[in-house]
Order: sequence, then C-alpha cells, then structure tokens
Amino acid sequence: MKKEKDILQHYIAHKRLRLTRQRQFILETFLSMESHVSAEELYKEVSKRDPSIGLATVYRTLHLLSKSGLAQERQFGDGQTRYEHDFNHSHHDHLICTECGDITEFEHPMIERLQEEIADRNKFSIYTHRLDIYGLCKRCNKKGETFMPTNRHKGG
Amino acid sequence: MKKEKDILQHYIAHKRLRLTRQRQFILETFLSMESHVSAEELYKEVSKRDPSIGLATVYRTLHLLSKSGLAQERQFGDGQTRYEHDFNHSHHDHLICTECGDITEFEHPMIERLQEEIADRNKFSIYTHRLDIYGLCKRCNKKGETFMPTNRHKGG
DNA sequence: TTTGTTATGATAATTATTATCATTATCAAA
DNA sequence: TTTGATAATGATAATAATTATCATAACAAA
Ligand SMILES: [Zn+2]
Ligand SMILES: [Zn+2]
Ligand SMILES: [Zn+2]
Ligand SMILES: [Zn+2]
Repeated sequence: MKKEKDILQHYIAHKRLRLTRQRQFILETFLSMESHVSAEELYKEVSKRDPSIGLATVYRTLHLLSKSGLAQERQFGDGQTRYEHDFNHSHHDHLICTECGDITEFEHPMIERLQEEIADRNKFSIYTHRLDIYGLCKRCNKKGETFMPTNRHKGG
Repeated sequence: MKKEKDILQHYIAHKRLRLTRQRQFILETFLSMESHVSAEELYKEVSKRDPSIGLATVYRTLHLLSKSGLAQERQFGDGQTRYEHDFNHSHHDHLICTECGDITEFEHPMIERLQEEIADRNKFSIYTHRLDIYGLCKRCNKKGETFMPTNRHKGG
C-alpha cells in the first residue's frame, strides 16, 4: 500500500503529471479488491465511497496504473478487460472457471521453458504470452457430481 | 471443399435449417482465404464478388460454421474475433507477431501434457485452453537487425 | 494572485457485435 | 408445380465496452 503509492508518485513525478485525490483513491480501492477486476467493477466500488468520481477517470487511472507497473491488463474472453495487481506479483497463468467465473493463478516453470523452445524453433522472439485454461473449478466440479443447483458461487 | 460442404449440409439437415446461396458462398470464400480472418475481412472479400450479401449474414454464417465444426473462434486481443478453419485441423497454439500481425501455429505435446498436470493439482477439469505467444516473428526480427524500414510486410 | 497547464466529469462518439423486423427464399408436403 | 409454414436475409437500430471531446476545476510554481 505504502510502496504502491510511492511507485505511483514516482511515475507521476517522472512524467510531470499530477497526483490527484481521485488517483490516490482509485489506487487504494483497486488494491483493496481482489485481483482480476473489470473497470466497471472497480467503478462500482469506488462510487460507493465517493460517488463524485466518474467512470472515465476510473478508466484513465487504470491505464495510468498499467503504465506505472501497478496493474496489468488481461483479456479472458468475456468481453471486458480485467486488471490485476502487478506489484510484487510475478508472472503466472490462469485457470478460468466457465461456470462461476473464478480465476486461479498458477505457474509452471517447465511450461515457460518449453515456450522458449518453440520460439527458438521459429526464430521468434517472445515479448509476452498468456496461457488461459478454461473449464470447471474444484467447486463447480463438485456441484456437478452431487446434483446441487447450478448457480454461481461467487457474487450476488 | 467438397467435404466441408457436406459437413455444413449435414449440420443444416440435422438442425432443420436451410442451405442458402449465401451460406454456401460465404463458406466457399472463407475456405479460400487464409485462416484467422475477422468477420469484417471475410465480409470485404465476400462483397467483392457478391455485394448483395450483408454483413449480418456473414456474422450469422460464421456462427453457424463454428457450431458445425468448420470454423473456430479465436481472440488474439486486437479487439476482434478471428475465425480459423477447423476441419482436418487439430489443436494448436499461436505465435502472434506484434509488428506485422502474422500468426504462426505450433503444437507442443509436452506443453499440452503439463497442463493436465496443473489441472489435476487444482482439481480443475479442462474444457479448452489457449496459449498465445506474442513477440516478433522471424521476418520482423531480421528487419530490426538490418535497420530496414519498420513497415508491415503483409497486406498494404 | 496570476498563469499555463493537466485532470475531471458529463456525455458524445466509436467499434465490434447482436437484435429487430419487414420481406424474401427455402423446402417438404399436397 | 403450387403452396404454405417458417427460416433466412438485408438494412438498420440497439448494445456494450471503451475512448474522445470539451467546458470547468484543480494544480503548481512564478
Ligand atoms: Zn506463463
Ligand atoms: Zn492473475
Ligand atoms: Zn495447446
Ligand atoms: Zn490457428
């Protein structure tokens, strides 16, 4: 929290931007939420405590956080960009539950290494990658087995 | 071409749909183009030879082709859905060049296997996955080395 | 303060895709 | 073949996420 604020301040000073009340508040809120939030979700949470802050500012601040290394944009194919915490958060890939929307992170060094192999083979130089695995998470699997009602177990 | 038409016909018969001139023509055009086309790109090509066919029909037909197993939807993060041939085309992942947009396919059985390992470890059952590797392709790498003008080597 | 800028909030615009709907085309049965 | 039920089409409106615009407000520093 303290450290993240410093990073934002540093980036802002470096780029000669301004540290506004809104930017600080949006960062705080973003950090207080679980990762992989959409702009709309963050905006809703921000609005709760400060209804004066506009949606456009949330979008603008998310871009700022991305550029400063505090957030990372991700597309999981549900039609909206999701943002995850990117400070002290090393590379990882995702298991996405198509039933409840739950997102689990994982890392597998061997998979990472094999990608280099592919790249070499194709004389391709990797900038980044994403591995998204879609299916049913532990909980949703269980539901199927036991014939429980098939509702989302997250959110409302 | 013959086989693909049969597949479409079979699917259409099975679902009690209708085999229209437009559907046949859009399938033909789709198959004649390189894979990983967007709806807009396909529409442009279709329009060239038959301007009477509407964009909505191209979208609808692409959905139909996807459901019948002739096309597969993919999102590479450039904001539009791309469709690739899916008949006689086994699972593969992609190397995407961020400079020229070129898409190369690859398959790596070991990477596939290790994903199962991840899934087991998380009691997750896989439905599908995608591994997209972004970076510079062979050609664009070369350009960088030799200080050639940095233009796209495709299209235009 | 004044001044030159940057940021904000409201809202219009954009873009890809989907929905609507009146009209047309398809196809199996008569 | 005609017919008739209904699926498909094309034009266009609607939707949804995101971005652009712009008048006003907040900053920073002279
Ligand atoms: Zn990875
Ligand atoms: Zn993550
Ligand atoms: Zn794969
Ligand atoms: Zn492919």
